[in-house]
Amino acid sequence: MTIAEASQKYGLTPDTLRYYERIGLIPPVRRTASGIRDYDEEACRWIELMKCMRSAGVQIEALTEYVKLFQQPGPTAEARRQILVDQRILIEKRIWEMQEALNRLNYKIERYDTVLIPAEKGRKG
Amino acid sequence: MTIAEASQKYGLTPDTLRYYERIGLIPPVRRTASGIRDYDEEACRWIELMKCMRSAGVQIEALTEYVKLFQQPGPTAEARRQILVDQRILIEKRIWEMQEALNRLNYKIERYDTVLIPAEKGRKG
DNA sequence: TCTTGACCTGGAGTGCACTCCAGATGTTAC
DNA sequence: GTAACATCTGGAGTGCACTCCAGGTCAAGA
Repeated sequence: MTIAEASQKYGLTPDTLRYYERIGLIPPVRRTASGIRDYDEEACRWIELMKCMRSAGVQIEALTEYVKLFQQPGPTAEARRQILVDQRILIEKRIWEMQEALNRLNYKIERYDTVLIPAEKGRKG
Repeated sequence: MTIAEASQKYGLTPDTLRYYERIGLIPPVRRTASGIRDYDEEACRWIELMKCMRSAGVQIEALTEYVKLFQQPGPTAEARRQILVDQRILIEKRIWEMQEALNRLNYKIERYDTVLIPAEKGRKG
């Protein structure tokens, strides 16, 4: 799969895919003899994972650390698990913050519908 | 209330509070005769609202637009409501994305606990 | 073979949201 | 009154995550 195809498949630009590889957010992608990237199934799984994590706001640094551990020899499973656990805590916190904001928006919108907008309309009629 | 006190109360630095006022994220704060900010209850409500929205990732541009409408003469309730509704959609989307990532993390952590870490430990014992 | 378009690299540029700073002015405790 | 500290302004600097670009290589159709 070429970079254009992978780009299409995941809705990330080729520049972003190259950037992700350059900084180690995904492991090095296999190349053709002439140096052109060829995304295989494993590369695609990495892209998809990182797209998911990034869209949830997980910092690039945590993710590159995770990938780095994967590429290291020796036992790193516990360290990798710890990264996931740390990020889970952060995501739970952010979900909670967004839920707070959502409740507040719902409350405000309700007030616009029942009080503020009727009041404004009433001023003229 | 001085800027130091407001800063303390909401966990935002004085620089951030001044920045928020400068860009119109909160309306101009009342000043003492000598020009020093004096945060009253209404100013505090704005700070708290904006802290909540910003922590949920709402863009500054949307929030300044909302404040701008508030300061305009004439009926703006419907326009303000529309901003809130637009932001609600974005927040719901992000909550959903984060929930996806959370599910994925939970699944992965479970796999580390039941498979990957035991396997690594087993290699030596 | 030639041309056209996709791909490559390294590095510079961008946008957002702060964050810091210099130099000036105000305030408070002694 | 004065030392020490808080606050003010406008503007520059920072960090993150891309995004764009120049200048070159590669590949596929006419």
